[in-house]
Amino acid sequence: MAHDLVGCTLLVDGVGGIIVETEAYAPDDPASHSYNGRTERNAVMFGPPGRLYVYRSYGIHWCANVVCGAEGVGSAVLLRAVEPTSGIERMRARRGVDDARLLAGGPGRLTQALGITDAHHGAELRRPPFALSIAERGVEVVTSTRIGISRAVERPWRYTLSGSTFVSRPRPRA
DNA sequence: CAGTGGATGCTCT
DNA sequence: GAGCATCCACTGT
Repeated sequence: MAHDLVGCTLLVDGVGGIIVETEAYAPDDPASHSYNGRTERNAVMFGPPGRLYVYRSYGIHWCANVVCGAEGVGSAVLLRAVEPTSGIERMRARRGVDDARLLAGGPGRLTQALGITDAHHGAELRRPPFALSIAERGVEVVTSTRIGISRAVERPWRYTLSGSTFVSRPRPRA
């Protein structure tokens, strides 16, 4: 799912663009919020797929995941970067910056640019205000290690659109 | 560029 | 009470 979401277009109330970076988080994955089982915070991860799991990061930002896998499994895909294509001025206003690469490059920036908050926690992506459209065929995806985690750092579960300058960090850190 | 540290809230031990 | 799936401003090259 993390691989296949790269190249898809995600809009929230008409604002968004092409998903260029994702990360996978699995049930047997020490870096995953679901690793230690179901809690109040992560319950949505264990629910039906296609919903949004939103959590607060470092006390400041919102991060958004697409719940995937069968109900009860507890896996999700973190949305890490979007290449802006629609509602760019709206994103600039929300973010307070001009540079398109800084509008939604990074999980915290992405939610701010698209207006995703805990109000969307548990929301179904197939219903308004969300619109998720399938990627064109032939999308080239690059795999690397995940960013900003301290456990299971070696798992190559970061997926980026090949050659994109809109990813949160152009080069994976060694 | 690369590296550092502060802001900040909440979850889980 | 530790530890974050982060971002920004600031420093020094």
